[in-house]
Amino acid sequence: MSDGMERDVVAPRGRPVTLRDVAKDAGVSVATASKALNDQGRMTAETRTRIQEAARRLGFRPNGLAQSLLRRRSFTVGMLTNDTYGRFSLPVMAGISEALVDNGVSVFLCNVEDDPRLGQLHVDAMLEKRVDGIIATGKRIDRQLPVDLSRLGVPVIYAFTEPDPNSIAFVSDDEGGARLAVEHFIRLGRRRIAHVTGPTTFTVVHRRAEAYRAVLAEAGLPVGPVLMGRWSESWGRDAVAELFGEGGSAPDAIFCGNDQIARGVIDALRERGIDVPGSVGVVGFDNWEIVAAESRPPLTTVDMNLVTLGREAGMTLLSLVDGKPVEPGIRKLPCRLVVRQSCGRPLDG
Amino acid sequence: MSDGMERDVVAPRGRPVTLRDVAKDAGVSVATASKALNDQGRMTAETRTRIQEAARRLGFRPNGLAQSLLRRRSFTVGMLTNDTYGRFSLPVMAGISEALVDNGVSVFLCNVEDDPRLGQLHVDAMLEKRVDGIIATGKRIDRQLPVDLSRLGVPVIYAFTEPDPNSIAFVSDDEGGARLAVEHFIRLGRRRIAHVTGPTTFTVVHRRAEAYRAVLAEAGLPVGPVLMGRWSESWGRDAVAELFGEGGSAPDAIFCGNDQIARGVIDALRERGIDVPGSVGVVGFDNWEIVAAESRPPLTTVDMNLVTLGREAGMTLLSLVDGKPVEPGIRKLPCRLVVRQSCGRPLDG
DNA sequence: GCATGTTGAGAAAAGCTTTTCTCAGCATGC
DNA sequence: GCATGCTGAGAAAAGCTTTTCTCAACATGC
Repeated sequence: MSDGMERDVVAPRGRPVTLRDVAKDAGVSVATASKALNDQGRMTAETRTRIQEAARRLGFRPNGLAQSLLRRRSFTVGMLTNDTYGRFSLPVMAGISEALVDNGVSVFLCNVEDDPRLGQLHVDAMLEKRVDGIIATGKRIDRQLPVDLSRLGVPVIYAFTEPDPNSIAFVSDDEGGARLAVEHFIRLGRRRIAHVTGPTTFTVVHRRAEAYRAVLAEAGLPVGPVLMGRWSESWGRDAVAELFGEGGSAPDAIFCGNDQIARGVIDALRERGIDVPGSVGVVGFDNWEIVAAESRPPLTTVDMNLVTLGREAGMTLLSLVDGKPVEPGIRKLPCRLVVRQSCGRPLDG
Repeated sequence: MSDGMERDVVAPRGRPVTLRDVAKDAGVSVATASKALNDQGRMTAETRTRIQEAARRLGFRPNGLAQSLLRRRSFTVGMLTNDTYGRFSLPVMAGISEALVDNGVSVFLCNVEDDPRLGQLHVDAMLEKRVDGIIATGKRIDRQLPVDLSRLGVPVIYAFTEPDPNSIAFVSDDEGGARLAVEHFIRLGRRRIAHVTGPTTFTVVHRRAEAYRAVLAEAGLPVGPVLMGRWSESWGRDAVAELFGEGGSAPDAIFCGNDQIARGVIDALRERGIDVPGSVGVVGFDNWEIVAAESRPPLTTVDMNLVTLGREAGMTLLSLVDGKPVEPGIRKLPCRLVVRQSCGRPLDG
């Protein structure tokens, strides 16, 4: 990091400079050159600095392919996903990258859509490139990628997707997340808490609904209504029409299965002249910044900590690659409630 | 791809099987084995099939590192981005991947945030891994990544970011996109067309505004008002308050600088009881599915064809890697108007 | 019967780095 | 004066594949 006058030399146009070039320049053998640059072996301090100087001057950069071939370790991992929009996989990827970049490990990102052929293509490419490991992720916890990763000969970690329990996986704790939301409502004094969520075909829908019911039961509060529909704003609006349609006791809080639904709910409430959070509190799920922050009012929501999840997955893969034993199983990572303004302060506070 | 009874053999637990193993199994030299598997050299058909059979049975997979070392080509490229949310970079990435995967080329995705240290770290890692080329992309055309890629010794292509004009770059044709939007309005009979867009610090804001003005001038229609503010829904709502505040002649069409602004505009118009598209037409920019499709009504918007842009970038990089000459310069790729329901049918139709 | 050509296959080098041996030269200890 | 040990540095192998030579065996042509 010296800031001397000498400009760093750039890689020459043609053939990249090799260790052999450095050795010749310094008048030593390649073996000695290698040792000098890796701070190993024995030699005069003078020899060592002369070689290092030559390397610097020539712009030498060791050939990672050769190193990898020798070390049987490519410092490369593959990440497989089918989440085209990156809503879930990008934060995971960010976490993985964060965990790996300082160890010199790079990540192949491969989107396999839901196409088995594409999946196989990418997996084959990864294996030929001798990735040290593979991280599989997805847009939906209860769906698998269209390719079997179970007997590949390299370590595999699943992130935000649940394979058979003998694998190593990191997923969000959806029950815990739902608890956070409902308990938040209860703490604020809300008593009639409804749940509007996505399609019944999603496992997380049931997990979150179950936790919602459990928390209410524990608190001795009435359960329901629970409305399952779509993951969209329009479903949120439709649900509000249902909830506030005919007399009955309208809820004073709505826990939504994702932020889009929550946004639809908030919009519909506003259009009915129902104050949020004054009359009704709303909590979403996902903390999808673009939706949650632009709601009126900004949305309190459950964040699944996907960056952390990715970081854990990355670090675990690293352990695995280093040969350290890792207990198989599915780890559920805690969620976090991001409080904005859609729930208000305690009613009786 | 035979579907015989024999199950494909999986990679063994320990050392991966090498060409040497195959050769020994088939009772030939590695040279012969190599030629057999690459359909090269001369040998009896019997020998060839025997070797291929052995390879298949043993689950042989050539070591890409060794191949790359020899061919001086890693079949790997790096993609650098600072677009954390992937709104722009993910479609570009998808296009790149699409162009490359069938050539067996994999992509390192590296998010450098806006951190020069991180940028250098990733670039160093890429160069050590001997990527065949680098694609730099970003979330904003008029900003560069925090790292200099100009003298790396590997081909570099810029996508959705504008470097010095001697590089090779692909960007969207923002002027063209704006023209599409405004001409669409004119074709529909709209006459008082306003423009609500983002911050003046963005180059694209001025480019689109310029095209907007040009089209109106060509059509002999009044220009303006042009409101520059933020890239957010709330700014869209604020702008509507300005436009429809005091008497004057309110616009019958609003061309918005992105989809979020457009959504804010639409919401604010609805809340004022102004019919979209009946009284006012709205066009957005970006075709960000999640925003555009959930608007009420769904948003007609300009799509920058980022997947195509990525594909072009990928294919061009491939040419470059193959040593084919590529004219330097900045290529502007056409946009496309995605018509949904926020503009209506022709007024006089 | 001999020169020439073809065929099938192997030896060896190349691509680049790291690591383990080996070894000459010199100093030390007794 | 000789055995021992250390020091500095190089030779060579290993890691895996591809490609260019080389070569023996056999066939063909005259």
